[in-house]
Amino acid sequence: MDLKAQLKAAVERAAADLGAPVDAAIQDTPASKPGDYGTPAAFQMAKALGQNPAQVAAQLAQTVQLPAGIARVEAAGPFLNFFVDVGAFVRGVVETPFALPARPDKIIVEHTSVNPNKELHVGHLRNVVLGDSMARIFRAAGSRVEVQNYIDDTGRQAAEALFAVSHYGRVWDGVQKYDHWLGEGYVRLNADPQKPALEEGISAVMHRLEAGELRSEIEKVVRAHLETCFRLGARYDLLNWESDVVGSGFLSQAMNILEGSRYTSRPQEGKYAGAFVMDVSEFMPGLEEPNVVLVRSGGTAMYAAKDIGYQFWKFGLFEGMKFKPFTQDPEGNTVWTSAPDGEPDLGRRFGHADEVINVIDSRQDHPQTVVRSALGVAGQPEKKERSVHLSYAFVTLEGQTISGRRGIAVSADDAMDEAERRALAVLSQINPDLAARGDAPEIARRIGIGAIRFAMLKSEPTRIVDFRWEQALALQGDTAPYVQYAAVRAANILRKAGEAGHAVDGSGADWAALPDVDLVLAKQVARLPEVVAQSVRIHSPHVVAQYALDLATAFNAWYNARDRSGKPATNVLQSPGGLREARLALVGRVRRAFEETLDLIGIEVPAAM
RNA sequence: GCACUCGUAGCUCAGUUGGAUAGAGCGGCCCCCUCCUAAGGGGCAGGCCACUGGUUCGAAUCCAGUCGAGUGCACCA
Repeated sequence: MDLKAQLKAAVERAAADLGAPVDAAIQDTPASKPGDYGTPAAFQMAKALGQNPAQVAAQLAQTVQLPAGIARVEAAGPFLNFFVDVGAFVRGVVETPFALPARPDKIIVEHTSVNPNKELHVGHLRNVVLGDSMARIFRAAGSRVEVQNYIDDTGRQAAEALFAVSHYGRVWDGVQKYDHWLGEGYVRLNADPQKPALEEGISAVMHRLEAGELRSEIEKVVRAHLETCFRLGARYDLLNWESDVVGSGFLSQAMNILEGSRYTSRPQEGKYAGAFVMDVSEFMPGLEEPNVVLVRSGGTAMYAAKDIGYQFWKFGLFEGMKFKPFTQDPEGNTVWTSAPDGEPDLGRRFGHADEVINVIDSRQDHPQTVVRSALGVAGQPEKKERSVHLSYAFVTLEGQTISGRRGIAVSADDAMDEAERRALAVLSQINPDLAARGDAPEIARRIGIGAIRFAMLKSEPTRIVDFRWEQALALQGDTAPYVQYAAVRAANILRKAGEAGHAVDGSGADWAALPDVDLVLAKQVARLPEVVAQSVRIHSPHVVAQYALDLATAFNAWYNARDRSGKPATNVLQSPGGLREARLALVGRVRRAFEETLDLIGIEVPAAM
């Protein structure tokens, strides 16, 4: 396929022949304009040629060689518009599966990385959904993808949560979800006026965590977190534990690398006397204070140094962690974990990325830039360029700032429960027969989870998301259920056609009988590969979500199209033979496009709605 | 103070590497189920694309400045 690339080449060849080579942009013509694809290339050429753009466009129209599938070309003032051959185009769309060529690079996507002290809340949902979708999109774009989840098992939050268990003598009943139970103690501790007096005890727990003595306790939380994330549709290849990152000596290896750089130093005097500092001014211009302390004068490392070591490892600058299987995801794939008693990674299975995407809250912009700059300091400019911080704004809850510490949050589990409940309620209200079916809960699950995922990624990551029940769980408008409904409609047409004995694979199709209404729909399907390419380029899944809406809108508009007398214009089953088969093949392709698109953002199509 | 992000319809947001008359959803008003699912479709109302200047044949988009909002700026983690 790739008609646009062919058009671009054709226009550029014609332009060069006229003596004015250009980089021609091929765009979809506005709906109200003639033609299917157009180019404003004549504007650029007009200047070089000293003629007016309309003249140039007219000349181009005369000379350009039309690629196969383009029926004719026409100059519309200064624009050059191409008209596709409807039958050939639709047939091409129908017969072209969505597949992008494999790329040789390996991408690491790190997401989730939730402190193991408490259950996930709706704010974490955004991180998981963004990261999981990004991984799916890069995979579809042909890259090898490894999803990592960082477990901060030596942090203060985890220590406080575990301390609260013993301090309050709490006992887990084995019924309540473990992360929720643990979180209750954490919140209680932070509301406790006695807390300042308990520092010693908390600190003792922190030391035990660092020694790895409480790992099995943390594992229980991690498993509970994974349960939540699996339910959302997220999948992981590897869990990296902070204690293992530290225990593998990444810190000193990274510092050794940085030691040799002309950007690092150990000042003898001044405010940094005795510390190991890095000057990042060349990589982060405009800073008031260009120096970043990596190792304190006392010899202990700053947190940033740990992050830098970990990032260096992801890019394969050194090795040393050991790994073993941790659990299985719902599809039965093994999720690995770093572990002191694991096996060395002789096959270089993990790490060694060409690009690293860290999905982290935009409040970490500054430290993330420091980590990225460290790659520049280490003399790795190309790795620095491919060190990506997928930065997203935080989530508020009905306009309120979320605080896990103070217990101001809605848990991810509760949000998913409620979403499924609402979906089922709507189902029983508008389609009682369906709600009585055995698979109704599964249908409600797909709708509810889909609605939440979609709400979390339909707009740009830089936007603050205000989680409101009515909006996040809405089932109409710009939502996943709107797209799912269109996909189900397409499936229904195919099912009925099958029952009536019509071919749905394009055999017997009279492609030339297709009118322009059908072309509009096929053109929308043809956009998917470029949408994926754009999503990869800008590192954001929101364009895929927006495309899903566009596709559903196009399909619904086509489905409801009327002729001048107000009669349905595209009823497939009542179309004359030949046209009917062509339309069925198109509907089949659209149906697949829905599944392909929604799969990129981790949303499943229900069997019925 | 410095840095980063953002400012598009009443509200929430899209808007491809600058290109043709700036688009959706929600909310408001009005229509459409003797037609493959109305969780749908059509129509109306609603815009100095924050402001000013610049670059360009052409700016919501690029540059500079101003105003406004958010976030971050420890030898903390």
